[in-house]
Amino acid sequence: MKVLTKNTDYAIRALLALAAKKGSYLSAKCIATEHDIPYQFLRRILQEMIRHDLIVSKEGVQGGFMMERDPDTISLTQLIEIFQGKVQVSECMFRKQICSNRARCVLRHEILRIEQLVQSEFEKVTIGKLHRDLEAANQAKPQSANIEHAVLNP
Amino acid sequence: MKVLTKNTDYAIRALLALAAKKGSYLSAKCIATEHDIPYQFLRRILQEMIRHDLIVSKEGVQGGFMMERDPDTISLTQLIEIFQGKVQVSECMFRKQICSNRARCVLRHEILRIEQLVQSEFEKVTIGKLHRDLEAANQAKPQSANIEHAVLNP
DNA sequence: TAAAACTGATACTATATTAATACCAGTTAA
DNA sequence: TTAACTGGTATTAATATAGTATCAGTTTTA
Repeated sequence: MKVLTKNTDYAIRALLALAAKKGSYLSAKCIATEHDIPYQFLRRILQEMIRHDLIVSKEGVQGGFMMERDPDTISLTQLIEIFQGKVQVSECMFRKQICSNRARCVLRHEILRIEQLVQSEFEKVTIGKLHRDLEAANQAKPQSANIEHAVLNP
Repeated sequence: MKVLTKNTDYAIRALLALAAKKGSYLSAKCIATEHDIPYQFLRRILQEMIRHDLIVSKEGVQGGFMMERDPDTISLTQLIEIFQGKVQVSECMFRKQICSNRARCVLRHEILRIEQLVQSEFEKVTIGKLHRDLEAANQAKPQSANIEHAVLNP
């Protein structure tokens, strides 16, 4: 059971990169090479994020992508929803022809409860929070510059 | 993002059926037809559950499957782990060659926290609990006999 | 003692999702 | 005007999920 697919994973990395350079444009190529993300794959992810108004872009030389929004308004919930779809329990068990009164199903009831818990937890994890945590980790070991080496190999 | 796959879904239904007839053998065919689960698919699921000692079986005529264990010792966590694998955040982001010190990764840290929360919640949802909830629902509307019609269409 | 009702085991096919690649058109700065 | 960019989209590859088929062996029962 995978919580985050690569789509979401790469999206988070890219957003953290953009959060780190807030106010200036970063090209897809640059993000891809620095964070070891397949270039064309990343580009689709970036365009998807533009469509959802998470980032903006500028075409042409010196163009790229930029984060205009407050990174605290971008949560894991949103990213997961964009790249993995809304969290759903099981289509099968509650399919309409069997279950006309969905609310009463005992299992569904339990899972919805957990689902809401998870949602609210993911909601708390924003790009802003992750970015600050990253900064703090980098403070501790300032010789490392990029995300992987600063944080993942402190 | 699907929380339960059909494997897990069918496994839960089958276990609830077995819990309802505890002490006697129920054939795969019977469970399949009563709960609208593809027969051969169900059989594989039942065998998987035998391998994990969740149920026992008896071969031959009048054979079938039986629940010997206390249904309160079978949790959603276990079932999800068997049929969907251990809950994992993202292989990619934390792959070893990049991240030798996994514990320090900021995102991983957040997600592990949520993961543990989810695990503990799923742990609370046992077949025993679901079964009792089912019984209670059936008490309210005793004319319905099977799981779907008793609970899903009360 | 043979047929019918079962499970054990495994191979196979179909479908959906995820991951990744390739290409072409258009934009912008130097 | 060309090189460095994004926009958009088509295509392929890999993997996971879902479902089917088959054959061998066991047990009850008539």
